[in-house]
Amino acid sequence: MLKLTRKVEYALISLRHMQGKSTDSISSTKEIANHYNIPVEILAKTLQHMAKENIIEAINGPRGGYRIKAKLNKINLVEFFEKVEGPLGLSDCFYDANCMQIEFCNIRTPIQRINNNMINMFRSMSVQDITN
Amino acid sequence: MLKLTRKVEYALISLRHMQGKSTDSISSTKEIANHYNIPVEILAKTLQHMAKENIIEAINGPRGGYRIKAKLNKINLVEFFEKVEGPLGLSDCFYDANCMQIEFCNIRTPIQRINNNMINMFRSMSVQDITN
DNA sequence: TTATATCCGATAATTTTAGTCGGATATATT
DNA sequence: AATATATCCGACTAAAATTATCGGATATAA
Repeated sequence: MLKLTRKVEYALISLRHMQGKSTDSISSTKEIANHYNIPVEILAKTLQHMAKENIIEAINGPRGGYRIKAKLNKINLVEFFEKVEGPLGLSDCFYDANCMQIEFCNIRTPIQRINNNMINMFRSMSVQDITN
Repeated sequence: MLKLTRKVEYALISLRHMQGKSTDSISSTKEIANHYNIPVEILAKTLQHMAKENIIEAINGPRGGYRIKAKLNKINLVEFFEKVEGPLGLSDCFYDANCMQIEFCNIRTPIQRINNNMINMFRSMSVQDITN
């Protein structure tokens, strides 16, 4: 409950790794996977996904890899989590109403308050707050 | 990602339900399950669990059921979540170090900061903030 | 005595998350 | 041009977590 997924963790690890190097230097999937003991194939997916979201940039071919493209201090953690994992919320009913309880639910409003607190907390932090 | 479990939701729904009645009145599993469209058996488990944690009190036999035992304004949400679901944390590594990455992990400290923010946020709210 | 309720361990089903495989495309180097 | 190394990407499988079910026990009010 209330956990980050590995995908998000791998994404953050990769960004921090890239940020530790000079701006134009390139990191390959294999390099990152080996360094942090992450399965290559799944890391590849994650990096491709971030590339599609314009967080990083892919360079094809041998000696290729990825480098940071976006301003990480301009991406807050809600944006980041949603780009990597999809919609965020303590309960599904805040973005997808398919719930058997919803008609009688007596806690939706109070939980939504907490949800807002959580969202605001994550929104107040940027990706760079983690990768720096 | 970052969701409450149904168990926690069922627990909160039940508490709010009980709190809406006079202090000594008893709510049976079946009554709550029917009212909120929750599977009886799993709700039974959840209520039994809360009884064991002394949040509610079980009354056996026919016309039995449960009623609130603890002071809900004295239980903060971290305590409550941990009583119902076990240890809380954005990543397992904050309470169970069995992680392939831990030796090389470059984001553990920053994520722990966020984790603390989240924990503090939940600690600042009581169960009663939801059930009232 | 009976009916109705909690109690509780074992197990099954479902959903989500994590990881694998196969083969395509792009490009630097030789 | 050939080759090696990298990304790209859909389909698939596996594992783990969550959710739900089953069977039968115990407690007690009526």
